Amino acid sequence: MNDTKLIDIASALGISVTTVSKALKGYTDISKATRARVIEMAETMNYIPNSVAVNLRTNETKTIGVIIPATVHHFFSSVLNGILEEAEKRGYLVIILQSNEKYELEKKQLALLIQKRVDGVLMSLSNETDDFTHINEAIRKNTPVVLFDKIAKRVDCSKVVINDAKAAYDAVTYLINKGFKKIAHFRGSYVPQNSIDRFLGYKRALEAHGIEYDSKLVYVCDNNTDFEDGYENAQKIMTENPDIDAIFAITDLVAIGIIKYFNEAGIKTPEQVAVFGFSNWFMSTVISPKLTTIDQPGFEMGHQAVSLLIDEIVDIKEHRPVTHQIIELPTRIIERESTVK
Amino acid sequence: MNDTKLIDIASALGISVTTVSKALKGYTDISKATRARVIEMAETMNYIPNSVAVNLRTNETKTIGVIIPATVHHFFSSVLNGILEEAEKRGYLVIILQSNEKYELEKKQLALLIQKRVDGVLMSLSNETDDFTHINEAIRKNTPVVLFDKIAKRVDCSKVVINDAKAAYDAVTYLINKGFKKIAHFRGSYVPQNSIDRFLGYKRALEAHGIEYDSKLVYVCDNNTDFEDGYENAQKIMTENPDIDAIFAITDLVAIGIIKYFNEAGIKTPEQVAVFGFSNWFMSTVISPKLTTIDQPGFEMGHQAVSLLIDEIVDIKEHRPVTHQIIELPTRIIERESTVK
DNA sequence: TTTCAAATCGAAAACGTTTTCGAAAACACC
DNA sequence: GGTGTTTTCGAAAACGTTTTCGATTTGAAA
Repeated sequence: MNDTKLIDIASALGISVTTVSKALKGYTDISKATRARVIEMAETMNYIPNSVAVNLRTNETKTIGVIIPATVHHFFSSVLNGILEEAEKRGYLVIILQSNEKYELEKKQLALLIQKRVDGVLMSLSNETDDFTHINEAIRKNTPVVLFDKIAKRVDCSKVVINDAKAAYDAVTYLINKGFKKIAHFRGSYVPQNSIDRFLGYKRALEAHGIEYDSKLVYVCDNNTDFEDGYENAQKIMTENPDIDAIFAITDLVAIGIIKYFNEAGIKTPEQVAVFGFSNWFMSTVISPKLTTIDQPGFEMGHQAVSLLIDEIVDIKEHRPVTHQIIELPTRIIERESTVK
Repeated sequence: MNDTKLIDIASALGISVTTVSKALKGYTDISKATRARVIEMAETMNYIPNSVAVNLRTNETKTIGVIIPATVHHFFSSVLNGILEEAEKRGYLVIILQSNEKYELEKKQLALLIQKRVDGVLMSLSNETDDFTHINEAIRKNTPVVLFDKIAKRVDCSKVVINDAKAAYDAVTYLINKGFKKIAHFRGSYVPQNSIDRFLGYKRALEAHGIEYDSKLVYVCDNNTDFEDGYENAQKIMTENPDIDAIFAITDLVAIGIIKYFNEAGIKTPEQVAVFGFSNWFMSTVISPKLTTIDQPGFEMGHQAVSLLIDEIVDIKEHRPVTHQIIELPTRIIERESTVK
């Protein structure tokens, strides 16, 4: 019922709590004999150290905080998976918070994590976030932060990302090489770097291959909870620009919406209009035709982010200089049915 | 840089830390004047209480632990979502651990959470778990546990579940009423209660409507990370029992596998064989034909579980008697294309 | 002015560890 | 038996709060 404490072991053995503590922690100024007695007694009394007391004394919690915009997205689930696995391997627990893409919430949650004295925090920014003082503040207060996926270039910290611009460039180049001429882009909202970079990649690929960029072929899909946005914009583009032959969508979700509309409207994919997604969500193999997309290594991203963060935590603890790294994970094109005639 | 502490405010104001603490916590034996001074000074010095010290003193961490078998499943993501939202609303943080369906891991993780002194834990059991002493042990040590979704009937604690047997019964009854005669079942593995209950619901529905139960029409799908299982068993059943006209699958994932095979093999759904899923995952609206399924309220489940747990936590704290509740959330049939001719 | 109650404050213990530093004990050597 | 070294241990402070309980001050009533 009541937890046994150091003092219980000490009085059971007729020695001091100091000796017990040292014996359990392997200090060398305790004789082998008493160390053995302590360890055995701890065993039989089922001693479990009180982490809260340890935290207070050592000033570390062996806990990291994670703030993500949403958990019910396949990509973030994968990242979370990687985070949990790597954190556990390195002996850290993880507290999850969800910003729901709201800047104010993200800010409050970061403050909460710092107050809880987590040893570091991992974040992927909300779509609304365009002020980064809360993050800089955290770093200034010696709580290391590493950003992943949705990052801010202007924040000075470690990051793990993919090269969105390059991935998008590759995707569009792929479409061009496949012979598609009039390629539209369904982009995301204007704030997040992801959305901007993918758009820029799209634009540069066109220009690099002598295709004139046409802003009328760019549609904005800023709702990322369902595929309605893709569906509706697909409908719209086919009345406004019926002669397109391919769409590069910012995300698989949008692409799915497009394909669903095409299927219902009798528009053949990829014969009349090809569709290219982004992220390689699970459902991209479920839809028919299966979706060509960019593989975004979420699990690996979670792994690396935790690794970077914990390295930084111990660097700080040992008073070594911290160096910020930016890890760029490779992406690759997954070719499926939606782009091959 | 360095956090301000109670003693900093105290010495800045020339009073004791006792007074500062009391003023900030609204004790009535502090005059309005000094209270105001303290609050203002705390404000300007940017005071944030050290939660670890508070935790040690008050013996509570305002943190709950969650152990789930997997995060990358749509259902658990929804539950997680509900958990995070409700926990935040009630001022608790949540630590997530993932058992990967392994009993040993689940056991170790529960011990870890208790060591970290979480105020309570929420769990959904791994498929392997058939010994519950670790959970009973936790409860005995005064760490409240509430089980959700994958529960153990023999553990005496609060639970939030759906009625799997009834939901399955309803699903199969629906199929029978639609005129399907030879209904197969793709069940899960033999240990988890879910799997057993859904199978029982299937069996009872057949018997209640005068259809003889045939064990040869029951196939086991015990891999729940992809849809290969459903795909392969669909292939198998069509050679072994080509005259079936419907399949009730234990989960949408399995159902998707079935439909994928049928689509590839040119077997018409629902004309030749209808398919009924379970859980209402996002992708069940993505597949073609859209999947008829059982809606399983994950978000709501997370909400209720947290609510139950926190109620129990405060009951224990205030030395009130704890009462264990079992909340059964309603399910409903979502009729889509895969069962309507 | 005296007396008593109410209002206001602070000293100190407590939560359970870790770690420094000094003291005692054991041992070695002459 | 004295001296010096090594082993082994423990007292006490510290981490930053909360809370009990007693002390002092103030004000009111007499």
